[in-house]
Amino acid sequence: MRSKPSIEAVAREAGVSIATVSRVLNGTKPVSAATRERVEAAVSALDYRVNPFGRSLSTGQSRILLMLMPDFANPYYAEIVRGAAAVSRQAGYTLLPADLEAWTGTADASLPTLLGSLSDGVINLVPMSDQAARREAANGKPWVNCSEFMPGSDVPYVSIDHRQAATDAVQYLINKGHRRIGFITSDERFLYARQRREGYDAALLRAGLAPAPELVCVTGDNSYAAGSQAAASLLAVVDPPSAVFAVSDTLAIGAIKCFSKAGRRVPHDVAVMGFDDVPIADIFEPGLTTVAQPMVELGAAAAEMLLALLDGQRPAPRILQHRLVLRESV
Amino acid sequence: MRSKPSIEAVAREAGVSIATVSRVLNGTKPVSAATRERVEAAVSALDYRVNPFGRSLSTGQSRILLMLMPDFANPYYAEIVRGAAAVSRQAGYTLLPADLEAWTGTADASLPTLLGSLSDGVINLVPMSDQAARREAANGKPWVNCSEFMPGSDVPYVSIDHRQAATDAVQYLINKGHRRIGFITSDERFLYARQRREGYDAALLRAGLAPAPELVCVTGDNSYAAGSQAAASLLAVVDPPSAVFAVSDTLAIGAIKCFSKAGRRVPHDVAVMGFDDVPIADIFEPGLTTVAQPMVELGAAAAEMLLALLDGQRPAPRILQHRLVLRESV
DNA sequence: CTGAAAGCGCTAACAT
DNA sequence: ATGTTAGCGCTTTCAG
Repeated sequence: MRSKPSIEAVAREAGVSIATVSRVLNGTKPVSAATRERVEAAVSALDYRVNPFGRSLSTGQSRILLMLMPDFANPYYAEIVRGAAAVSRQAGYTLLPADLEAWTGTADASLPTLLGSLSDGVINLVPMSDQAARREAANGKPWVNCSEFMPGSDVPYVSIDHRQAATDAVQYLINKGHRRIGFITSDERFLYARQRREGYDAALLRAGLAPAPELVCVTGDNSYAAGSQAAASLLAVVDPPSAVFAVSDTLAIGAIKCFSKAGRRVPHDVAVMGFDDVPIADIFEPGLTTVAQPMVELGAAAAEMLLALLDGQRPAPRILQHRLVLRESV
Repeated sequence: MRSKPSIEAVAREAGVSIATVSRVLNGTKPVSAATRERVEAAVSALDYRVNPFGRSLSTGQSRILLMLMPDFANPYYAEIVRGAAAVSRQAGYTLLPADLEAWTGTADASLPTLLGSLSDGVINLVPMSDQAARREAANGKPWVNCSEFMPGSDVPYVSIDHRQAATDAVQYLINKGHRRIGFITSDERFLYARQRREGYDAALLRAGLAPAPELVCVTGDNSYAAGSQAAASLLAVVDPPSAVFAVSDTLAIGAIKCFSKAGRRVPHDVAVMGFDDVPIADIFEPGLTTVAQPMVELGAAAAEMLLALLDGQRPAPRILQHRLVLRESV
């Protein structure tokens, strides 16, 4: 099999000009039924596929949307991708998720750069504290933030109200009678982490509970193992908490695992509240009480907003609703 | 801010020709220190990034590797991506994972087609039974199969020995004294599913156990919910199994959930064996006894083989080792 | 060591 | 309705 046929080969095969081939390929201009058929025959005879590089170089767009994600392994992100992919696709765009996990802390920023310039726009889920990183990643392209937005910036975003959600969660714990409430968080470079901490603090304050620094653990990531370690350290403080609020379900599940191994019954000895409501939250034993984020909707909204941006509009920020889902761990 | 600067703008700014700019960008040919500096200054002054479309159109390659995945949501695949991404990256390639889940059954095959022609090669994890789909996806590009290979084809692959692994798992159950062993599988379009079923059958046969069609459940997917439903149906047969072997950890965990809800203790009343050894397997209660696949290594090997292929070599198929990891569910 | 120029495959005026 | 042609941004001979 010889090398890939170009549009010219198709034109020759069909006995028409390349412009005509382009027209039937894209449906941009009317073409007589007869020629159309000849072209289509040639296309399939040659097994021709348009070369996206040629096309994009010419049109200036790729119809690819990039999604920058902090971590493929967290099921939370998989759901968001699903939502975003569906709306992108139906608008004729392809959503490309890229896991930046391997690239953080690396001097080599070529992935974001390459992909950034490959795409027509980007949906960002990773923390972008400094301006440099932000410009780097967006590369002048339209972009929107999802969950991680920049307060005060003019980049459109969609998120839940992390602060309020955390307050609601902790308030629920307080209403259940808890007074010593631990807090397990992942990485405070993330806005969600900072805002949920604020919500935690606010709920404590409102209830007249003294903040207890020894009860807050910053793990660095959202792995199960990190949750377990945090729980272990909470168990080690002099007056251990009777409840803990974790900023993700994975952390919460890791914590429960640790508590169980240590012989503490959940929720009897210690209550555990998660965040996200990923699929495993409903399956794990005990069922995890958690703050549900509308993950699919977040992804879908992000894609819609990006599409609007590409369309020249100025989409307004959106805050979606969270809700407490009560299961057995609290 | 004006539109993106091209290489020509850089050349003008630096007072050199575009060829020279290209040379310092790529280090292809020697350039005097003085001009190099001028060019570099121009590049950063203009915040220039090379346009990947122009470059790829010219070179005929993109340095992008595509990974075709059946389902982002299954943690199993996340681990494989991790392995493949690491080796791709260090070879100067970017790994792009694409979730085909949304596209299966769709007439629109544009995702695979677009991405296929965007990339220099593909790592395939989805079942490719028919030739058409296979050619479509590869689009004449080098490709390798990972886990899902095509027996008898000349496409390089890396996998474990699914059949043997399943036999080992079931044999272990048999050694534990089980005689009625259920089997929960996902989707028999997958080679892994067919081969693990063969292994299950073989182990039964060798032990002189009669095959019991009422004990095998084909769910269609690997969700927790599917595992639960399958378990429920197993509970409903006249002589329910004392052990069940599921082809994935997610299915196994779903099954355990169902058994627990039905008041059956695992492993006391019914033993459950999973497959994959994803992170949650170690955290779930009870800890899941499972067949561990070297997921990261599978991904890494797949990437290495693809790279070899791109290098003109003919990599030999590889079979990696599985191993039983014993926890509490059996 | 550097520049001029010929493409790479495609789209979109502009003709006809 | 169809063909001609000028780019899109880049790499790479080929000259010098």
